[in-house]
Amino acid sequence: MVSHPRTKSRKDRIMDAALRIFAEKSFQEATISEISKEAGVSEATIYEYFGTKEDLLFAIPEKISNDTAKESQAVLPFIKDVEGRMRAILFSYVQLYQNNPHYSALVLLQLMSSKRFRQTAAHEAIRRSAHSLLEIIREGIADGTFRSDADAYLIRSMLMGTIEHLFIHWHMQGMPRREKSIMDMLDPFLEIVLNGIRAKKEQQGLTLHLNLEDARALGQLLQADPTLNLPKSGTKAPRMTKNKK
Amino acid sequence: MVSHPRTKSRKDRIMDAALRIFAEKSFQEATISEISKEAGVSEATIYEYFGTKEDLLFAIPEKISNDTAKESQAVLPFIKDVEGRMRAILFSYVQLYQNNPHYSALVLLQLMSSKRFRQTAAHEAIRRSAHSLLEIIREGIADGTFRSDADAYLIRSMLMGTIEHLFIHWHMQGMPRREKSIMDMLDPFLEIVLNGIRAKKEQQGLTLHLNLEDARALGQLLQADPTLNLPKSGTKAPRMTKNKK
Amino acid sequence: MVSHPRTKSRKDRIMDAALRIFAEKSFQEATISEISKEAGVSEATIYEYFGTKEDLLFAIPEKISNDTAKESQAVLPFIKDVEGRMRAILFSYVQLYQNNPHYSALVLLQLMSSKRFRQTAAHEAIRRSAHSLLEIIREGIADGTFRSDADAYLIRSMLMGTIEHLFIHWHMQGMPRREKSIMDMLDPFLEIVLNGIRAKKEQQGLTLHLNLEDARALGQLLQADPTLNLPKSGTKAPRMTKNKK
Amino acid sequence: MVSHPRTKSRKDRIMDAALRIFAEKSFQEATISEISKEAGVSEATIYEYFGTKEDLLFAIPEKISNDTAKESQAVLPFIKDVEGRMRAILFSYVQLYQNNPHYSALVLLQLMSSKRFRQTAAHEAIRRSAHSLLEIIREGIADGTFRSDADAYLIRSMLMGTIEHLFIHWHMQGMPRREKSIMDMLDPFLEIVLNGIRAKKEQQGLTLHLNLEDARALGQLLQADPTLNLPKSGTKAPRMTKNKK
DNA sequence: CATGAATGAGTGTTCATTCAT
DNA sequence: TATGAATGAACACTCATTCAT
Repeated sequence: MVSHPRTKSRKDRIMDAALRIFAEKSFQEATISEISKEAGVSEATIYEYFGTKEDLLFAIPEKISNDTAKESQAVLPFIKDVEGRMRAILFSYVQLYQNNPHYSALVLLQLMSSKRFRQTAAHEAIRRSAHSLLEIIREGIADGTFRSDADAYLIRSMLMGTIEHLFIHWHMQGMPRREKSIMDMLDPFLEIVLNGIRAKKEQQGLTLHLNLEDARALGQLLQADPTLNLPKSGTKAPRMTKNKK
Repeated sequence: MVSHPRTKSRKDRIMDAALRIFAEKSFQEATISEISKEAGVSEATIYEYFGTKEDLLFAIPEKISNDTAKESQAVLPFIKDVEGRMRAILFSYVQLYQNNPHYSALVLLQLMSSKRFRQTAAHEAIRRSAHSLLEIIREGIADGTFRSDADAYLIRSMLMGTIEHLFIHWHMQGMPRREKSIMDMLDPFLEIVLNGIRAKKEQQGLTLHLNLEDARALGQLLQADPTLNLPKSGTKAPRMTKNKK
Repeated sequence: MVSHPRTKSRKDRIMDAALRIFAEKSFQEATISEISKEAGVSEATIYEYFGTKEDLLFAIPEKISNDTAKESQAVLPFIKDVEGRMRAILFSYVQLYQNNPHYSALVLLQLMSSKRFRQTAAHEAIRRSAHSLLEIIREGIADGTFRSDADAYLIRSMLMGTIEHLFIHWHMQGMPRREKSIMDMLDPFLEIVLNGIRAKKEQQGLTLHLNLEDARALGQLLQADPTLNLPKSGTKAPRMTKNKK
Repeated sequence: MVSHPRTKSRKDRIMDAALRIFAEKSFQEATISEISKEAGVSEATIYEYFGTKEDLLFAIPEKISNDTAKESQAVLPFIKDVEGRMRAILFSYVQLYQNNPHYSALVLLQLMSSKRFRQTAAHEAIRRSAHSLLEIIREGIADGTFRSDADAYLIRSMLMGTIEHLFIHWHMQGMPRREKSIMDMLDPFLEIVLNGIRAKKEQQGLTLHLNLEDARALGQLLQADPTLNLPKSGTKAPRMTKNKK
């Protein structure tokens, strides 16, 4: 009925079919019978490769996340700064979820909240990458990139939770095409979080906010006394900003 | 078999039992038979009150969210500032989820990702409160509390997604008692988000970041010239902060 | 929901509703709940009057056939000739079935083929009238109205079976309005049967079938001899008929 | 429990069992469980072959009437005269019903009065043969075999209705062995009907019914005049009959 | 390897019927 | 009498899973 590329192995054809059907219906509502038809094999053949319907279910994310997590971890060593590495991890999440809607539907809508899945090798990969994200955040706190009172676990929850929420929402609305994709939101999103947790480390001393009049007065004062030095702006963000009206 | 308070109506007893069992197992794995035993009624009685197993499922959040959403909306008019209102909504979420672990497990782990639930009256209440949160954020952007380039939808997703993620995580780990409850994380969490999106509008003029030495020098200078006025601190946040280390 | 005349007793209201619903759906598909709603009483009330769903079912034809059979039997003594009495019985059947479509649907489509119904007082009345029809036929055979080799049981089966078949057919086609009602078919039908079984007893003597030519010749002959008497026509059917063609 | 010939296919075994049980109890009272036991297969196997209990029900007459109707139609072309063809059709009905009591019980007592059955392919075959009977009767009317004022629909109803009634009655009485089987009644039955509807077409002219006295007188008269010709008797029935006193 | 054929085990749902009030 | 409320007892149907070929 469906002409799957004969180039793919039976096993892959089964997993492809299963992914699609599990994602579109749900694990419980999907039937082996339907998957077998879609994959063009007999039901019994499915049991040749996967002992159990649940085994089939878990085999899918195991394969995908193994494939993906590896490459995502691979690039990390090439990125020095904490924020860049955080972004790299989130980027790979978003990319994976966006490019494989069936997969993200399956993982986010069904597996994520399954206790049994959390004991799975498949979930191990996910946990690993989540853990490395946590470590990076901790590193950022330790090295002063982020405020020392920041809660690394909370921050990771913000990062992961937001992205998951965006995808869940997107799926629940039928994956509408939007002018702004979730990937497009990644940087604005990250900017907010980072902005909220960055240490203002250069500000050892006093921060003065002067209204225009005062500023002008101070300016005259300083011109009169050149021995007074203005602070140098920090690296991360301009420390002296001309605010709009 | 189970000694439920005879003070509760049959209907309530059924819903209580169902909530517990649906939450602990899952809708699909729960059986009417088990619920009926737990509630101390016959199976047929359940069908007297709820036409369908699914009707029973959806009746639970409908009741709870009707009860709760109302009161959460009720306090909003009493809170003037945008950030306070945002906090109030999130507070009520966290409170509800934390006080009713069965309910939050049910909603977050099963219903949230059910297409059919999203068409339910029960979900309508949830959507309404989510919408009011979105409106408040927009208001904050419009009135200059938040940066004008902020994406209200993204911000709401951050707020909801993070909280949901925290609770999901908590449930998936077996609801461990922690020294820091999720409620305890609310304010730090909010502070990060708000910190990340607040407009720095009060700083019309110039912001100076002085190191300690400079500050000391400036202090002497100003003492020497009392005509120079220091800016008054803004309303929203202390404008002059002694930075640690 | 339905405003039944309050003049009718509860019991009658229940039986009316039951007749309609049993006839339209079927005994098995009808529910006490639906009947109770239709009758405007509670389900429990039905059980006050009728111990069982089946009791209710059988109570309906019992009442109707008691009412009807009585009057049908009542007229028989007034009719002397066998054929007239046969017609009277069939007439009352057709009349009953035609005027009470719900009743005929119930009896013919459901009860007639129910073993349990055949042990019922309700069926007793039907059997009685069927028996009296059989007796009349036998009488007709005995008194020479019908051929002595006629099978009374077969003849009754023809009479009853045909009428039942006509009504069953009519019901199965949704009781269409036809230009010729079943009642209209009664006499033609009876004529065929009677025609098929009548003894030609009145024809003591000789029956002559003359062709036109012969007849003309005979006519002339008879005119010439007025002493020859033509036979008087019988009562039941014209004994001398001008055949077409 | 039951030793069914292992030579029959599972499907046939199921249908055999179902026929017996449906006929003996009734569709509604029969259970799949009982049928499965009787057939020596699991319940699930029944659903392999028949999607539904009702599908199983309708599959039975479909098979039987397909098998039978075909052969009954096959002989018709070999029979020239209308009455013979009518007899052939009725003969095959009676034969089928008599040889397959379970089948006739099922069809006559349950299916015939089921609206859903009438929309079935199974019923189509029955309708077809009923229609061909109707056509033959019409033919008989058209070709002058039967009286031109005969109502073909009524006649068919007599034929079918009588046979059905005889069988229904027979079933309702527990299928007693009688010295006269229904098949034995077929010809007497047909003779009555045909007798009732045959055209007396040879009687072009005048029919005289003479009493004995007249006949004697006429006899003398005719003897006196040998030029007067008596009509020749027709083919179908003796036209001059000595009537029993 | 692949599968056709068979089934065990399980469950939501329906309703006639009961009975305390 | 009348009924609201409760339920016991059934049953059709589904599927994951097995296994001989």
